[in-house]
Amino acid sequence: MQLATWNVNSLSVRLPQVLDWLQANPVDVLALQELKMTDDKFPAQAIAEAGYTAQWFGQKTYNGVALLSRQPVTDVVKNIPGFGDEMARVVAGTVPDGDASNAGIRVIGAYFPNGQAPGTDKFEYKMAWLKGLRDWVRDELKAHPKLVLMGDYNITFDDQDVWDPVGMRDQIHCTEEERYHLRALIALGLQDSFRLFDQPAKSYSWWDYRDFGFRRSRGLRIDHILVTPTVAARATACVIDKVPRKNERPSDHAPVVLTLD
DNA sequence: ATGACGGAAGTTTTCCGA
Repeated sequence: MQLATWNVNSLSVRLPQVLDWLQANPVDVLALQELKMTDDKFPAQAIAEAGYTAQWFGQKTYNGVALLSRQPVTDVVKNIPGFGDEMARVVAGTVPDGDASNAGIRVIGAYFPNGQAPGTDKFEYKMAWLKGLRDWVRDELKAHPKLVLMGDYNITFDDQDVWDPVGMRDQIHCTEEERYHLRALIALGLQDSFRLFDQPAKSYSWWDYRDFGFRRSRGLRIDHILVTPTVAARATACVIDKVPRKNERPSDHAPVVLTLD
């Protein structure tokens, strides 16, 4: 079983790349972020022809998330229950699992707020959103021992995830306030599946379009797959796939792929 | 210090992302 997450920065623009990627990487589940389209524009037919069911939750211009799955998912939730949100940022569903437990894997795909800069309204919204997410995930964990929380977190764990930790100290994606919320998710009983394995130095999932960020390995690791211990015990690999970042007109993010036994 | 690049809206320039 393989699960992946990818911020595509406009599904309209990136659809051909997503379809190519799925052909080369026939994962079981793919969470997409930044669809940047209303629901009526979602390319459900092309995705069905590629062999995937889909749940999507979009809006005009910004945000928007989807969950693609080879097997239909159940118990779909869009956005954080009880947290009033103007923006389409979360889609969750339960994926059938082949193990002996007979329970599915609860998968939450999320596009965390960017936050712009500390001290701004957008940063305050990010903080409130992170608290809302955590309260909800705490409840989800009670019901689902097998849970995967993946997406574009817009937060780095530590200096290892940052190409220029000195220059970016206390900057957005690297502040102590944001990292506190990330650690609070870990404290609920989740693990960063990427760090379960030895990884290359300068492992990033996003590179700025400007200034040859990708070519110069100037990036951030802000796309994460957090998993419960039951899932972690089955993990055999977690990798960032830089191949699509080398496409013409790439997304600024690369997919992250988790493989389970 | 600023803006670089890329996408959307939509029309000429602005907002936003990270």
